[in-house]
Amino acid sequence: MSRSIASTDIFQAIADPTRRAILDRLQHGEQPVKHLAEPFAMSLPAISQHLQVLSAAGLVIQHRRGRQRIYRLNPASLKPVSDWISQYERFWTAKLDALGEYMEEQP
Amino acid sequence: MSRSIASTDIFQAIADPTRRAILDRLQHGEQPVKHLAEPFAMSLPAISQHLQVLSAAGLVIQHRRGRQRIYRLNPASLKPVSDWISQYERFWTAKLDALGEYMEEQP
DNA sequence: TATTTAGTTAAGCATTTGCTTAATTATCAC
DNA sequence: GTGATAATTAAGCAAATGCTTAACTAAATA
Repeated sequence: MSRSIASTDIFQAIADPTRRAILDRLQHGEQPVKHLAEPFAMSLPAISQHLQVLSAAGLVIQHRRGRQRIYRLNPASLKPVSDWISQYERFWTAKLDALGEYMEEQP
Repeated sequence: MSRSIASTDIFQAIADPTRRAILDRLQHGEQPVKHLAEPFAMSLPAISQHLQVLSAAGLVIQHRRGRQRIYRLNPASLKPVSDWISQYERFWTAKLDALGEYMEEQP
């Protein structure tokens, strides 16, 4: 990932389990890289690269405090994923609406 | 993708835009491969491989009708994604709850 | 039976991905 | 200034990914 980070693709960004875990950690508040990296069995550059992917996708926001880089969740950027998935929620929530029945009746 | 399909990873499966588009198409009901493949500017084997990834992740279910392979949405399998993303929905929906405020107050 | 149609499997290839180690930048503490 | 700390950038590598074309299997049709 020393390549041009351009993807900015949210779905791609959350496809990686480490990156999802980073986002999950950030739910408890902003954190510097070192602290964020703590639970992961990989090098700091690896985490740094994951954070760059998350940044490019707009999922996290960064600011500096001294020599630390503080990363913070940018939760609104997950909305496209939420919107996409909510299209499908009706299939398991409202099983009795018209479309639910339509899908149910298929063999 | 002539490799061992074992990932079964839902997030990985929906990371690809073509595969999401396939799922979107399947919302309107089950369809044979050829019809599913229609709007995509790629070969039939490519679509077949995407369908295998979706199958491995449990996102689609398949049955045969004559020489056709009918693919159908298995929407419940998307629930883990829905559950994961719903953790974050509070950040943009209920901005006034305790955690919302906590995040808001961060610089 | 021969041919067409629907789809998969196989093999190969270029690109992307996720990691590594080494080097570099920047800030803090002494 | 010197050294330690925080983090990034750079370079490289193995594996995974998304596609392709060619070959194959199976079912429908003439």
